[in-house]
Amino acid sequence: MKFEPVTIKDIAAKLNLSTSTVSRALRGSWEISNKTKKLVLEYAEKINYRPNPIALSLKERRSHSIGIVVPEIANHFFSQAINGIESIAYNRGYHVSISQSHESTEREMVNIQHMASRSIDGLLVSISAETENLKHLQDLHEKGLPIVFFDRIAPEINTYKVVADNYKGAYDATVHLINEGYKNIAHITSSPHLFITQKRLEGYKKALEDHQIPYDPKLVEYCNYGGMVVDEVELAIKNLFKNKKKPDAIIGGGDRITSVIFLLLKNQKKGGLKIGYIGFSNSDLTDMFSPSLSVVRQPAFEMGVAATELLIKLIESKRPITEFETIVLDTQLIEKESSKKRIE
Amino acid sequence: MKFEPVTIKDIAAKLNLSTSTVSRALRGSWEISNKTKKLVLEYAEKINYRPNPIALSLKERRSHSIGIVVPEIANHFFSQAINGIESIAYNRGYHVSISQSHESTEREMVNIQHMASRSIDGLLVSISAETENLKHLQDLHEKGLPIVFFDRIAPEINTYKVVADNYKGAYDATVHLINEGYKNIAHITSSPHLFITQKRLEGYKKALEDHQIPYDPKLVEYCNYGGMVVDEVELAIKNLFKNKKKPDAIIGGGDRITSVIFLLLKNQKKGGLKIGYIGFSNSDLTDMFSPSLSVVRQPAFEMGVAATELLIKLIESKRPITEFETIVLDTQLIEKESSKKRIE
DNA sequence: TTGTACGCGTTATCAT
DNA sequence: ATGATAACGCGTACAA
Repeated sequence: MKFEPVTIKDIAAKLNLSTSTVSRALRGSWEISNKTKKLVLEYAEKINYRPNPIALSLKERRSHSIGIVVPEIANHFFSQAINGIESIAYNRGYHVSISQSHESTEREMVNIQHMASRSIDGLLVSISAETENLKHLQDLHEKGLPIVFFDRIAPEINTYKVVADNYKGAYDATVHLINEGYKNIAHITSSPHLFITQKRLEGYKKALEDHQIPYDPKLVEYCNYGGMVVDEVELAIKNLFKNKKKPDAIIGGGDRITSVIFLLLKNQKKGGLKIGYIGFSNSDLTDMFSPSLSVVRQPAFEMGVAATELLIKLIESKRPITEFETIVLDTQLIEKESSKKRIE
Repeated sequence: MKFEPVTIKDIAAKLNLSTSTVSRALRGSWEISNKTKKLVLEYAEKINYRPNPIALSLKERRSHSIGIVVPEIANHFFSQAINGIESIAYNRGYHVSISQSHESTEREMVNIQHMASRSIDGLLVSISAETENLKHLQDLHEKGLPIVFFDRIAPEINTYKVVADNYKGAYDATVHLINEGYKNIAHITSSPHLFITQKRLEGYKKALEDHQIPYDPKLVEYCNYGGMVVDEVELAIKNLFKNKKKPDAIIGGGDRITSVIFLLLKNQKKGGLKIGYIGFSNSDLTDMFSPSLSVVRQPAFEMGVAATELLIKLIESKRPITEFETIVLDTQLIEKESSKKRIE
C-alpha cells in the first residue's frame, strides 16, 4: 500500500464541488455559503485532510522552514542553542532542519548547498573550525538568502550575528586563575581563524597584561579540528609541556576541547589533576568530574533564541534590511574545584 | 533584494530554447544534439543553476528526505544514533530532518504530524517516555507511511525495529553487581510503558533469580519523564532509601537518568559515592566522573545505521513489504570504579 | 532533434 | 455563491 494523502481534489470529487470552492471553504473564506463550508469542513475533518506543504511551498515560494548548520550536535553548547532555536521557530510556524558539518568544510558546503537550494527560507550558521574560505556563504548571502550567524560567526559577511562575550569570558577565566596564584597560564583553543578564537585570545592577553604578566606565544596552542581529533589535543598538551616554562594552569576553549584536555590531563598523571584548569563548556556533566570542573558557560539557549528572532525578522521583512547589528550576550564564570590553587 | 534562484525557464528564455529541451540537456538525455546540450550545460554551470527540489518533490511525490523523531538530541545516545543515520542517509541521497519530542507526547504528535504531511518519505522514530497511546503513529503506518523504530520501539506496530539488547544489558549489569558482592540492588528506570524499560526489568529480574535473590518491587522506581524532570529522580532515590532494606547498589536506565542519579547521589553524601552504581549511558564523559562510572553502552551509531538501511529499503521497495524483522544489537558492559565493591 | 501540453496540489483571479 | 483557469518549477509523453 502506498502512502497517498487525500488532496483537495479528492474532496471536491466526493462532494461534487470544484477545487476552488473546497479551497475557499477550507480557508474559511466568507464569500461562501455556510452550508457548503460546513459540509466541506466536516468531510475534511473526517478523512483527516492535511494541506500538502510541498505544493504550498511551490506556490508561495517559501517553505516555512529554516536550516541550521552546526559543527556537531553531540555537543551541549550546540544542542542547547538548537533548543533555543526550536523554541522560537515553532511558535512562529517554522519547521527546523538541522545538519552537521562535523568540523569539515566540505560537509559544511554540501549541507549548505543542499539546504539553500530553495527548501529553506533562511539559514542559521555556526561555521566549522576547518573553514577558512567563506565564498560559498558569501555568494548565497549576496543572492539574497537570509543568513544569521551565531557563535562561530563570519566577520566579513554583513548580516546579523549573535555571539557570547568570548573576550570577557576568557578575560574572566584568566584573571580568576591569576588570582588563585597561577603564574604560567596556557591556553589550548580552537582553530586560529575562527573569530571566537581570536576574541578569546585577546581577552586572555588583556588579562595577563593587566596583571603585568608577559604574554608568551608558546603558551598558546591551536586545535584546527576543534578537538574532534584527539591527537591534535594530545599534541597541543605535549607541546606545552616541552616548554622551559611549564604551564601550571590551562584554559580550554570549546566544549569538546575542554573535555578532551581534561581526560588527557587526568590520564597523564595518576592521582588527579596537578595543574589549574578551566574550560569553556556548556555540559551539565562537568560538576561530576573530579575535581569538579570550573567553566566559562555561554548562554547557548538565549543565543539560539536571539539568532532565530533575527532570522525570522530578516525573512519576513518586506523591504531589504541593510543595517545589521551584532548581539553580544554575557558569559558566566562558574568556579569549582579544578581552578582552585592546590599545593604542589 | 529577494532570493530568486534561476529556473529552467530562465535558461530557456536566455538561450531561445524550450524548457523541455533545457530539461533534457540538463538530465543528459541522448536524444538531443551535443551542441545544444553543451550550450545549456555551460550556461547552467555559469549561472549556477540548481533544480528546485520542491518542484521535484511535488512532481515525483517524494522528497528524498527522511524524518527523525527522538526525545532529545542533547543526549549522547541519540546524537550518536543520529550520526549513524546521517552516515547512511547521506550516501543514499537522502536529506535528514531532525525533531525532538522533549519526552512530551504532545510535541511528539505535532512533530510527527508536521513531518508526515508529505514533506518526508519515511520516519525514524524513538518514542517519548510519556507516550502511551500510539494511535497517531498507528494511523500513519496503516496509511502506508514507511516507519522504522529504533531503541524506544512500539511493539504493537508491525514494522522494522532496531534495538539494543536491553535484556542482556540489564542482566549483565546486575550479575556484575552481584559478583562484586552487592546484596540489595535497586533499579531506577524510565517510564514503565516503554518496551526497553520492560526488557531491562526482565533482565534485572532474571539475574536476581539466577542468583537466588528474591525480587523486591520496592527496589524498582520509575521516572515517567525519562529523567527530564530532576524532581522525579530525586523522589525515586528518596523512595528507595525509605525502604527497610536500603539499597547498596543502583542500576540506572538511560543517559539522562544515569547522570542525574549520579549527581544526586554525589550531592547526597559528602565524601563520595557510598553505594555501587552502574548506568546505561553513551556519554563519553563518564570516565571523568569520580568515581569513574561503570556503564552499559549501547551501539547507538550502529543502531542508527541499521534503522536507516531498513527504512530506505522500505521506501524504495516496489512491492509492499509484510514480513518485518527486529534487529537486536549487543550491548557492552564497561566496568569502571563506581561498581567495584567498596568497604563500608 | 526540438517544441507543446499536461500534471503534481494549491490558491488567486477572473468569470458566471 | 461557485466554477474555470492560470501559475509556481519540473519532467515527460506526445506531436512535429
